[in-house]
Amino acid sequence: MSDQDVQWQAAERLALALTEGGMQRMPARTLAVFLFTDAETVTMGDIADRLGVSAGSVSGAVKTLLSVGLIERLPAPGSRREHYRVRDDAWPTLFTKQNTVLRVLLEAAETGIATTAPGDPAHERLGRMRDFYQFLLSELPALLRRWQQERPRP
Amino acid sequence: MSDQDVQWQAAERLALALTEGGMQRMPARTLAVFLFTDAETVTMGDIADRLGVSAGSVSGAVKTLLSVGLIERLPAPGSRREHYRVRDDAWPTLFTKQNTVLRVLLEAAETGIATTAPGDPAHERLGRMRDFYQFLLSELPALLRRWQQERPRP
DNA sequence: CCGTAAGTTCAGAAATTTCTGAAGACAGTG
DNA sequence: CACTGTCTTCAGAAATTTCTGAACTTACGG
Repeated sequence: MSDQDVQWQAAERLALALTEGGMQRMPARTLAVFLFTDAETVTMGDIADRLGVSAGSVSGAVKTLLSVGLIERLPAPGSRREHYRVRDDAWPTLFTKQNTVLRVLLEAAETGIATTAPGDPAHERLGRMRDFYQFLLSELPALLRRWQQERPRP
Repeated sequence: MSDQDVQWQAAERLALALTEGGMQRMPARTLAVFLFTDAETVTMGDIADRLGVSAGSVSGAVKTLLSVGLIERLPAPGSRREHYRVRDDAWPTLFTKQNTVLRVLLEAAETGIATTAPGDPAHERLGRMRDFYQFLLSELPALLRRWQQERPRP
């Protein structure tokens, strides 16, 4: 099996993992193309060719990836095609996005705690849940800061 | 609006957040029932009543939650109905499960790195990705350990 | 200014996920 | 040991997500 095939398989697995992590299918596959392409930048046509999907699908996927800050449009110097590439801070960004899920969970727990009496089993149960997510949400920003310090932009 | 209504809304939001985080719909809704119920334990019938869904759906959801270690079956002392409850370590468990997604992403990046030459844009790009996930996966276990130390089982 | 390539949008087709309902298995109970 | 309530399983219905294709918009290039 050629390196090309192995790469493509890895890209597929990556897209699948992103999907399991909550990303929609087409944005995930598109991001995989961005990561594994040989070129510095990519056009929508490139993506459509690579994935064998319609231009419409690519347009939607690129829009999504732009909106969450994972890719950026390059200042295209008088070309007819728009060029895009993965942003340098894509991974910390993605990680942070996922933390908004944690925040919703925390808020749901807090609401439940506020509307139950101490001693109610739900009160205690949700208290444990809140403690955990409060801990996480307090620690994760420090983790990211540590990452950025240890890896000052090249 | 009654506290009951507010609680139920919170439970629904919780289920929705879990779904966005990758959990399937029925397991997520079922877990929400486990968390917000007044009782210490819950039977399948309780869940079906609460959610207004079929016994078949509940059976599948409970099976899923058991398999990932979020709930446990109680040693039922000669009863016809099985009783279940949320496990104490459900949240750390859930968090750890999600890390397996990170691990797949890391492996995909490593595969891509191994099959490209240094200097190839994909090589560099995937290198940055690998560094980030390697960092995360090395730090998160310590984070969980810290949690368990700071909160010794009550 | 046209002509044309590139990108956008969206209605509906296609695929997938999700849920139900009914049949069957199992275990407690009389 | 038969009866009954509980749980499991799974084929197919229902709902939702996902993708396409065609019409439309935009802007470069001649």
